Amino acid sequence: MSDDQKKQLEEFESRIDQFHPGHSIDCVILGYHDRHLKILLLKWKHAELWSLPGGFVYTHESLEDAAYRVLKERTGLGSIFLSQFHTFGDVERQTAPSAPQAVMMENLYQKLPLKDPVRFRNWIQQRFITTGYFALVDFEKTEPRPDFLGERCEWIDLQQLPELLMDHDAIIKKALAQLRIQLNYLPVGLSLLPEKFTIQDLQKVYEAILQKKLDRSNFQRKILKLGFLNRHEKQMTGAANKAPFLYSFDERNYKELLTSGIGFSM
Amino acid sequence: MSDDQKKQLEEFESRIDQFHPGHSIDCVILGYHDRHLKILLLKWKHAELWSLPGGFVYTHESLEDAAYRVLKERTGLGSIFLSQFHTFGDVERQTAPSAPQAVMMENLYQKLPLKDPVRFRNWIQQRFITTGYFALVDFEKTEPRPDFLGERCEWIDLQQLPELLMDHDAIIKKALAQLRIQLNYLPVGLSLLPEKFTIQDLQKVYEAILQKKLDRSNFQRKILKLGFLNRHEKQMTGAANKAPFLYSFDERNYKELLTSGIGFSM
DNA sequence: TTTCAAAGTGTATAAATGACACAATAATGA
DNA sequence: TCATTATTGTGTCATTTATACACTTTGAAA
Repeated sequence: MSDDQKKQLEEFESRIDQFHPGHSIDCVILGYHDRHLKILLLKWKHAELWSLPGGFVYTHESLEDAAYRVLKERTGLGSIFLSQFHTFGDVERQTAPSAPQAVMMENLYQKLPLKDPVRFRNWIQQRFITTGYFALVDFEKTEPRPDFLGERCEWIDLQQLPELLMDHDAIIKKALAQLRIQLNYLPVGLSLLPEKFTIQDLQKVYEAILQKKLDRSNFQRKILKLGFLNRHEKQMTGAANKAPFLYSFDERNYKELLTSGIGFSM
Repeated sequence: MSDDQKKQLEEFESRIDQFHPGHSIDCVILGYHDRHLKILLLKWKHAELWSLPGGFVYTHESLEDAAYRVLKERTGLGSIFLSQFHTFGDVERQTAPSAPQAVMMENLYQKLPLKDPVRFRNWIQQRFITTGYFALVDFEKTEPRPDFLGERCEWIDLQQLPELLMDHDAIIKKALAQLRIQLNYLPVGLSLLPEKFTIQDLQKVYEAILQKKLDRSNFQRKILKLGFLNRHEKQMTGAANKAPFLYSFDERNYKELLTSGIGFSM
């Protein structure tokens, strides 16, 4: 366990009484790299088990602030596109993961250097209602950092998800469904890209989210017509062809659009 | 206080330890009557203060089941269209209602015939994160029934909301915004009407939700083309004109539509 | 100069939208 | 029977949007 993680655990244990009871946050953090949608997952120690980065809500902290905090802790990123999508409150969502999962979790808890194992147990094993947030982040800018339960924090291809803790697969599914809906009335996909990007990059993002091919020229027309992209100098690719233009996101025009309302569909 | 309410309070106090801590449910229950959208609100005792019907979640009960239970308790209705729309978790959402509101609440609590006032206080005055559900119900079929905090439970015109408890006005606003979005991809409005209704009724519902006039003949064409309305005998209105057809909702066709996906916009 | 992908433009078809007009249909009551 | 009335169905026209595809121009590199 790294020093950083020891500190996190210490902080956690010392503030365990300051958490809002029975409520957690789970973040579906999506990034885009290499033409694929990636999700930030946490690999558990001593087990081939992965989970969504999550956390708890302090008594004096709003739900949303808690989500931002978790995001910051896991990715180092500050202000980001973050959107609540659903609250999961089934009774069985954690009491009955698979039997092997229960064993893995048990193992992990036992190996933690805890000051007060009983109090830890009482906290971690209560029933949690969890609120899901999804965040779209610039892959390049993140510095994934595991929490004290994780061995490492990693970007995983959405198409190749490993075994996930509890109901985390269902949470991801719901997040994606919501994302697709939001895409129809908010040009959400932009937050997934670095500051400067090509139209083609953006199209690939849309295709990755919507899971279907889009027509290049129509896509370009539509997006540019919305008018919140600024064109910059070209990028010299070194390839034997015309270099694509770079664009960046014009937040001011975008906010005007938001107030006047967007009708948008692909 | 009625016998019924006394029973409810008794039940509540006896099971106060069985509630999931710090979490509540608030229901935005909408009905349609007299060409207006109505919302079911609870008037508090001894005060001109209204609130959304709400409740708490039992430890052994899912969030959704709790919402259904609250709905059943307030309206007598069983299976209904119910949809989670947001979870509200601001710190200040209840710690600082207006000063007068705090006094009103205090007054009410003191007048309750409680067995264990301290325990009641501890429960009711904690910080709650609340999950909002909206329900669309057939106005005619409901039998509103107040809980032990309410003097009466009543349908109020959405256009003329009274002073509301805490952040309940914001919760209602959010519910309506969500409803408008949902209307674009689910023919949600149907649940607001009695089993048999005229196309005109349905159009009025849409107009009430969307807050704008729709063209009669275009509306009719669109709705009928979707194919989940069954036409019945005419209704004799007693007026000196052709009677309108009655329609009912064909659940089977509707479910087929759901799986194949609906593209729908007004 | 050739080659290649990017970028821009054209455009034909189909579909949906919105705004109206108009005729046919029943129910009532004078 | 006939005038009155609101419902219902249909037509249509202008506009916009979606979808698919073709073709040209551009600019960087070999």
